[in-house]
Amino acid sequence: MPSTPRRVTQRDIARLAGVSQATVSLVLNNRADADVRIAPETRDRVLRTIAETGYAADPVARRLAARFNRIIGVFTYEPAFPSGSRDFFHPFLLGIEEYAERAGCDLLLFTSAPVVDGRRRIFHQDNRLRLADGCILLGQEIDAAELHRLNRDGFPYVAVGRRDDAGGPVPYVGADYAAAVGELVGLALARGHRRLAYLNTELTAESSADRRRGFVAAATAAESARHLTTVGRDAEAILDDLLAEATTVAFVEDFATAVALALATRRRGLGVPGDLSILTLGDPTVPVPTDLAFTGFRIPREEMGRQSVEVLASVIDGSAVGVQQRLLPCELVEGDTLGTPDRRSTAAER
Amino acid sequence: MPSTPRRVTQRDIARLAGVSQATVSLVLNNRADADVRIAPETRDRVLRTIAETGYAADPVARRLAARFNRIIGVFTYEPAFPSGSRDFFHPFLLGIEEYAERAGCDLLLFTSAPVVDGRRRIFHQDNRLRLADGCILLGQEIDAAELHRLNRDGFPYVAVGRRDDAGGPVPYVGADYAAAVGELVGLALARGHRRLAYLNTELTAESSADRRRGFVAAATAAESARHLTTVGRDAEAILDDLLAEATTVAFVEDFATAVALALATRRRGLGVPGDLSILTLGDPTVPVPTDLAFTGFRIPREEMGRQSVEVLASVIDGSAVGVQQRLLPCELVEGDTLGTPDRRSTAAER
DNA sequence: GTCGATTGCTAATACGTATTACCATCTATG
DNA sequence: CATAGATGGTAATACGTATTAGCAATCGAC
Repeated sequence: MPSTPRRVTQRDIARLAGVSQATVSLVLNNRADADVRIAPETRDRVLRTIAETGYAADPVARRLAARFNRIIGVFTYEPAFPSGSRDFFHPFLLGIEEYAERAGCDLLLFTSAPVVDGRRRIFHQDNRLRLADGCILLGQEIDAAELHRLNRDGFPYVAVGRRDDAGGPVPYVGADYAAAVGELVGLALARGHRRLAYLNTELTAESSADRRRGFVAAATAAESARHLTTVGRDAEAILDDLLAEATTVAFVEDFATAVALALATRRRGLGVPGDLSILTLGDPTVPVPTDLAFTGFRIPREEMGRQSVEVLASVIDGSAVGVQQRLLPCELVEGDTLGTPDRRSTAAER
Repeated sequence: MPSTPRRVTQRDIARLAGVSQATVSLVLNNRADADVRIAPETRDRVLRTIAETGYAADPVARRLAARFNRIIGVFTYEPAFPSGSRDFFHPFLLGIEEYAERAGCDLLLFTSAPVVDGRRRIFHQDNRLRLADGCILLGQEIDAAELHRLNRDGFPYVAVGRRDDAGGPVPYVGADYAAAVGELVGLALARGHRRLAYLNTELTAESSADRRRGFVAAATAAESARHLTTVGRDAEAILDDLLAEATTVAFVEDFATAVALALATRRRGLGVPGDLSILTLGDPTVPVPTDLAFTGFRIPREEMGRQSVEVLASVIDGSAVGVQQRLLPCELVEGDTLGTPDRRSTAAER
């Protein structure tokens, strides 16, 4: 046990200033309601004593009494500072920190959450969730059961990324993947592409479903719009599939797959985007080295972080009305991997 | 206000299980002292009720009563997730998170600390320091006055990086810059260098002083060992100085300065390390693009992060005896910028 | 059968703050 | 001068947990 030398409390201040503890509290909170009145001299005396002693309110006791703390919990389903997906998480945290600082909130990172079945759990014996006024959930896949529980308990939270209902609507700040993918499809169609393919990952996450939905909705005008899974298949096999159906543009969910596919295409003596256009659907989740500037879109991660804090704060202080769900637009990135399909037949005949 | 539907408390459990609140607390804390006895059946009954209700202790009340929380505060004198020095801070946080997870601790980031005179302040009206059991201080320059106060208050803390006494010894986990610079000097001397120069920054921080100390101590065998300040001078001027004194190797505190100096040298038709060897003294604090692989050393940042949590934990639980001060060795990095001084005269004559 | 020891639990209290109900005292009013 | 209202403050209590002193019941021993 740390030999804590008994810190200064309101009682001490009260004794020194010759008032009651309640008065100290009232002064500290600047209460000026109709039924709370403090004489200016008394107020000054108390404030002076506070300044002299360097008193600062115990946030724990404050929270226990007032149930509100200006602390925002951040729960990451993967380590917050991983070596691998670091580049993916970082912008979110940056935005979160920025807004938290502006709002005067501290951030509580729930690093103690134990890993069960290969995934962190919010709820466990001894979770310290309630230290925070609310919390932000970060992670590609969020356990629906835990969202249920949060909803049931009425604990304020916001998910970063759109989430399906879980025992009620889920407050979130997400990216509008459907619209972004739709725009990309539009771009491809405008360039003359008619035979499209969408390359799945196995992810069941909403972020994945939204992209597919956007593809399906926008690709109705195409001659052919197929779905292919990339799971368990190497780039060569995928490429074979694409060429067999005379596909001219591939929409690739997973960034690493896009890179592998581009490499495979080149190895075969074909060009990107000359013979095959390849579009990526969001920033890489793990850093993959490549010299290609892919055409695709950028997820507004910093802004998502910022707004998630903003939304959470409004939920906590009760100023939010209704369910808070925001979808932010993604920014299209014009790279070098979307061409025109003209040379396709030539390439296929080789 | 969030319409909190009154969460489950120990009182509720007690009522359901037909025992007193105290008993619930005793069961929860697995107390088995001589003077605390709970019948196995009672214990089971309580535990069953807890499982059924999904009760979890309120960390705030727990902390208020027991003054200990398994929460570690992290105070960064610069934003924890900056765009700029991100690469510098990140490894520390990574190590901190890793060990905190292992130790079952949560991390509280004091993002709310207001900026006064261009620097964040730990102590301010309404600081929430005491929510944590202790805290880790991160930042190149740490305000000595705040260290004083921490020492005076007896609040457990650990600085990342060596610190001078501040009203008492400061617990820290630092990097042994003096030794690392000393080794580099030894390396240079072994290669035949006799005319050395040390390029200062204006930093008054301990990390800077330690490097200089290491240089001075090891450079006694040199023919010439000068200090030059880089503050307010461009690389050209510095280079002039170096060449004028026939310096063959420069020890450069600031990474960006090293890069600039190398560029200036080349621009003048001289080579690195042919005509001038340039050694860097630690990882860049801000990312600077360069194609040069500098010889220097690496700061064990991840390990410093890990050990800082370890030390703090031992201070908090009282198992630490005496003042905790650790200096970790830096790893020498053999790059391409340390040569032999043979060609020096040739170069100077050009 | 009495006395001490042991067992199993509870009542009371502390932690430090916020809030509310209420009590003095003073002032204006008729 | 009685009364109503305004003024300035305090006592009491709640928040949810941990801890400790101590009570009641049972048991063992002689």
